[in-house]
Amino acid sequence: MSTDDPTSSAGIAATTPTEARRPLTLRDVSEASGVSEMTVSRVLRNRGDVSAATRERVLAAAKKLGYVPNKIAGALASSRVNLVAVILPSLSNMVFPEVIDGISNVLEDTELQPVLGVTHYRPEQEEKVLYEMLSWRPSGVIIAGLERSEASKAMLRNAGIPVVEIMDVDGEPIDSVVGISHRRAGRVMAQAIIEAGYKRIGFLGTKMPLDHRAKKRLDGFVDALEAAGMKLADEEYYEGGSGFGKGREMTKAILERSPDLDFLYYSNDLIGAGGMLYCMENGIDIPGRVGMAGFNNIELLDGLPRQLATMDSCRREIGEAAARIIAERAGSPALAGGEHVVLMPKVTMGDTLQRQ
Amino acid sequence: MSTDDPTSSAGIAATTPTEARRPLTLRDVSEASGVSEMTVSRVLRNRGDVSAATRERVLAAAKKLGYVPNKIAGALASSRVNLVAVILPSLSNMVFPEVIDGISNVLEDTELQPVLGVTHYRPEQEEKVLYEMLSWRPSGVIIAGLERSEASKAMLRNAGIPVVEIMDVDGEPIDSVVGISHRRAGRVMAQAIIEAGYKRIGFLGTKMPLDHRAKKRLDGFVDALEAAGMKLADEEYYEGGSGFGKGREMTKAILERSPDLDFLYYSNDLIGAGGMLYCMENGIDIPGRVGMAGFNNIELLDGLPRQLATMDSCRREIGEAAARIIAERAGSPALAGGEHVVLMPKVTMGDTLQRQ
DNA sequence: TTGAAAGCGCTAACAA
DNA sequence: TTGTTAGCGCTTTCAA
Repeated sequence: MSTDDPTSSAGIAATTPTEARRPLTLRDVSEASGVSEMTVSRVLRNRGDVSAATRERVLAAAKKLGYVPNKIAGALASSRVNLVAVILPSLSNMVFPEVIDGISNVLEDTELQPVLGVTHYRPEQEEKVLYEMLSWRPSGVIIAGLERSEASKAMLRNAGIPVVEIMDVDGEPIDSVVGISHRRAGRVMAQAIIEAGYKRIGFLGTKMPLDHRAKKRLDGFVDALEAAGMKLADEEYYEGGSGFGKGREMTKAILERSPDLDFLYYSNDLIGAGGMLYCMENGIDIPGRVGMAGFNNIELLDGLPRQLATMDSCRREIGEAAARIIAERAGSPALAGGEHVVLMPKVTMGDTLQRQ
Repeated sequence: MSTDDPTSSAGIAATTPTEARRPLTLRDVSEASGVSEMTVSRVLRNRGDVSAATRERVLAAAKKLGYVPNKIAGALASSRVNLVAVILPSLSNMVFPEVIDGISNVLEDTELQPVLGVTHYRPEQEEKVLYEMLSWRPSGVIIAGLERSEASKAMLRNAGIPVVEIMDVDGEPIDSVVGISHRRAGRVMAQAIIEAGYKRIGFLGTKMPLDHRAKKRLDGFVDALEAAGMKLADEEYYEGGSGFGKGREMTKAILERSPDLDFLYYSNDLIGAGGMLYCMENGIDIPGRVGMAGFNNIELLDGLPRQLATMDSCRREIGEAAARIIAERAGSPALAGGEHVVLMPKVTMGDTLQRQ
């Protein structure tokens, strides 16, 4: 916060919260300081040359009154809005909060501010949120995934602002894209599993048909199995939120149905952790009797009895890279778009993916 | 989404993303439909009487052009902004995402939209975020905690909009408040532990001096112990993010230092889970040799080898109640404020808080 | 270094 | 049912 920021120290008027007063305007500060509105505006924005004396007077008056500028009016007049729309499918699975952290970290050093919208993996909801956010004329959009309705695509193309699609790179981006290939993630994991000598592999994942990235991982996984003349030995799907309990139930179910499985590939670390706990409790040796792997590399889970094999989804890096692209282009709108950033995480073998 | 929403179906112009075009205005739609700007405005907002024929023409034109209204101008003209500022300390610990979910659930049925700001538990950051958000003149503020800088308090008081402070009720709210008493939470948990017959109780928690709620829980806990003529037998503090690994390390440390402890009170479920895993691996019987309890009632953890004793922090309910207060008052600004909603969660005994 | 005038894109209020 | 006028609070542009 700059030292000119009227909030930076105490002394703001502690007006009693009587009936809703008219919000203060530049004019009020102008009158209180005996300086034109224009000059007050200049002081408050650190723009143009203002004498030190005037500056002091204005700042004092603003702070005394407790003036908070009206960005709505400012944005309308300047047609500049320092907001970046961030549109994500969910906050509940520990992956997107980290993306947001990455974004905030980068934007904190700029004038830009992230504004969050959540779609719950529903295209109609995405359309609605997008429409809502674009109507505030943000300086850029960061949005998860590449699959969306035609209407959403059209809005993004027509918005005339930088758009960064994140998480996934398997598809046609509208403008810029930052992420990993989920097909590759599935493929590479399958290869590591095959190489370790596992033969009868089961998959446990979400039923959610709208989680395109989970689907792509599975597709890549199956492709790699087929390339090695193998196929999935069994599958188990769930609905609703991920958690240890889900992982347990599913693991129990699949192992009872297919006791000869020697590897379990989970669509995320959380259900993988549940499966690990189930196996350990039931004396099923990991990774000897069954190996297992998840996806995401959730830090919170460091400290499970075994370290789960996984692959990093590069959440923070993705957020940071996306924010950097927006920040650069917001600074000089002339810049061409279409940046493609493809991250290449490796398999973390952990303790659960190795033939003993 | 109403059927009048111009985004609701395909057919939006898929203009090629040439150089940044001038964003469309009401005037463009007015010209394209041969109807006055004012009437176009009325159609798009479903306000006032408009003939079905005109309505059709306008909607068709808007959709064909791909018009997205400019809320900035709308807000300035109407001095109504359908935004609710939601200011939270963090997204990384699984508690606040659920609060946000609760808020969104309720606001989805209204015109209001949540806008998120994150403070990382830093008062200066809170001040900055608050200033930034208030400068958009939102319809209300939902903000975590009761402790904040004088400047922040002054801004909230002077904003002239409903303010709901959430999570905690131990203190003086500015306007409305929704939460639980963290003092009571600590006290009630201590009483349950004492009643179960545990005598030598250790505390494991965050060092973070700015997490007032964690501090209050500990205070209440210690108070209840003292009332029973007891005191904390040992304490262990950590810094940085919570995770199983932290819980393990701390548990190891405190039990090696004080092997005679018979109960471990963790400041949250995540480190509690880590402690549980540590004890089970090291043949420390739970709850016979040591009992344990956490805080928050994190759903994800259902499926641990033992169900951890805990107390619900009512995250979703708090979000919902807060949003409801804002929604009501935004609807009829004349309504008085100062609602106090105090939730009273009970101890969940689980498997880790009972003398065998 | 400061000020005055015009207008950003929309909506409230009123008129037709 | 539709249109006209004025102006929301600020910034841009130009003049002093």
